[in-house]
Amino acid sequence: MTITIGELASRTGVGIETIRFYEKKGLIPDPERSHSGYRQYPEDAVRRIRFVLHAKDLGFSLAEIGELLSLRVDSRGGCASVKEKAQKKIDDMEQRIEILTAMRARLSRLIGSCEAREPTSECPILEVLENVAWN
Amino acid sequence: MTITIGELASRTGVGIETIRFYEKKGLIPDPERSHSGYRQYPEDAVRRIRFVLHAKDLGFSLAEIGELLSLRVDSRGGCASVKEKAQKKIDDMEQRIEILTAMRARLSRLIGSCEAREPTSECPILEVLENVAWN
DNA sequence: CTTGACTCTGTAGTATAGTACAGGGTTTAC
DNA sequence: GTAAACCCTGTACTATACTACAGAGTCAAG
Repeated sequence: MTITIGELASRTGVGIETIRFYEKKGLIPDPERSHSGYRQYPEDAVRRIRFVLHAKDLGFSLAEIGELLSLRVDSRGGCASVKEKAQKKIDDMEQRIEILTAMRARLSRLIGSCEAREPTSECPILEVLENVAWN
Repeated sequence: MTITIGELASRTGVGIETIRFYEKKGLIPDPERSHSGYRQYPEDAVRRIRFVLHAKDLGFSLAEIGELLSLRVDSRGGCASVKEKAQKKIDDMEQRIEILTAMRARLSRLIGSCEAREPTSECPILEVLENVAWN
């Protein structure tokens, strides 16, 4: 079974134009066409789109997402090159995780200081934020 | 001691124009000026810029970064509202961490299958990627 | 006291990632 | 068999986040 572009759009929550845009960018493969030229997507195109959306949310550019996805098909460099690319992305993701974890810890500490305050005292978050090292 | 905009730019690796742009967007406070109108930054402006760069890297928009930084000063809503904003950001960060962790695990498993292959066999990453659930 | 590096404001241009038509053909439901 | 809802290509417009001048003033070394 195949689905239309409208179906794919509504299942992933993006606009039809966005799907065509991703196609032009090579983020999703050119789908089969019906006799009249309508795009006919396999159902797992939904997962592909969702992967793009997640990665985008995480701060990857469409170009980077293209690289991630191209690991799938780009076998010209052989296994070693594919592995190397994947490792680079993993390193990148690990760094992002580290920074996010540190930021979360700082914000969390902040909220803690808010909860620990005397009912009548000033909000401590504001004070703490003045001195916190945002780097 | 204060530093010039050029100094700040070279210490953070961004362009002078970018700093002025961030100032216009309210991401860094308007600095003091010299008698002739030159911007004079305190040294910890470096940390502020770096915070912006990190957050940007993580996929936060400049508007969101502004919100994060405004926790610092925006005391009009009182402690509860500041706390609520901070909690929302924490939830957001935790979700990002989760997605990143899942993606990393998938890529990692992939590399593992690459290393486990027979020296003469085909690259298994490509095969695995055909079947992996990218969602 | 001049010359080169730096800074100022303001405006215009670029890259990325869409978003919105226009003008036309297609499918489906009545 | 026709109207509503859908799809096609192509182009133009938008928001975000810079980046690059233009034209003018400032500072520091020799």
